[in-house]
Amino acid sequence: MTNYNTKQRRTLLDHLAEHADESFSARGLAEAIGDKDISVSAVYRNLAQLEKQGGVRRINQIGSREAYYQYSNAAKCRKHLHLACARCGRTFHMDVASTNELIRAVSGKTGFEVDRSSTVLYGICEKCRGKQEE
Amino acid sequence: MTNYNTKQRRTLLDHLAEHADESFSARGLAEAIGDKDISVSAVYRNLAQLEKQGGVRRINQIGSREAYYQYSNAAKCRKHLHLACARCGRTFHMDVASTNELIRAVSGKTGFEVDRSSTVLYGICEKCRGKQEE
DNA sequence: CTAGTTGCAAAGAGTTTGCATGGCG
DNA sequence: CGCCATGCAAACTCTTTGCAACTAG
Repeated sequence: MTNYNTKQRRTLLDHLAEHADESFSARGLAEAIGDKDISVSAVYRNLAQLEKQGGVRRINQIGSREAYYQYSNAAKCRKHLHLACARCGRTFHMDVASTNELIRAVSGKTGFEVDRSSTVLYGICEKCRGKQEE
Repeated sequence: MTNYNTKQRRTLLDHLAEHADESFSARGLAEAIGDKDISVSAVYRNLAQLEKQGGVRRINQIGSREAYYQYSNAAKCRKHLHLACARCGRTFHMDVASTNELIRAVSGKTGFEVDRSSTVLYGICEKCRGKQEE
């Protein structure tokens, strides 16, 4: 289980890294990369591996029942929360200071210890908020 | 589309209301109620209806790929965030004041408008925190 | 009586897995 | 060369849907 560096894995990671602010479904990734260059099952298997190692983060895109994945800088992303825009699908990183403050506030008021890695705040990002209301 | 009051729907809602602090999968509900008293498809159809009307809230239980549903007091639960304990599965209601404060804080720092209904904070609740570490 | 509801079974969508083949190290 | 990874298709799981029978209002 040593993680061979195959062409498919390289291509997959490259694509994720080049679009680090977007999230993709497994099928979406296969299509974006080219179905002929990687099979859907290889995508799934690689994503599962990468998730374990912290190379990608899984996001429950609301309103869709497939899982979405986004590039993650394992070490860097462990310390802060993420914000997912329901309109444009982008994910943002909350800065560490604000994250700590938020978690401390919640913990103080409710005794509940929010987990940084599994929690995602859903809403509308600044850019999308400016554009239109609905 | 006027919502008939059938035996199945009554039983379903009763069960949800009686376990208002727990969340269930569709299959779990059918089993808990008794497969002979309600079919899985009736559970799904009722849950879909109830969700639209705000009678239940859908939760993405982490680590499971099926949807979980929990009783919700439509009017009451629209104004605050929810906290889901990853250990005991219970969901808690953050009070409205704290919710507003949190949302205001996030909005101020990042320009991101957190949505109360689709956001759930995951973590460990006070009770479970006291019991054991892992 | 009429329209919403139910159960069942079949269809769908998303994800996982078995197996033979292929490629990294 | 050995072992992990790949592709394909079949298997699975969760959810939705079509349809005939049923029931609340």
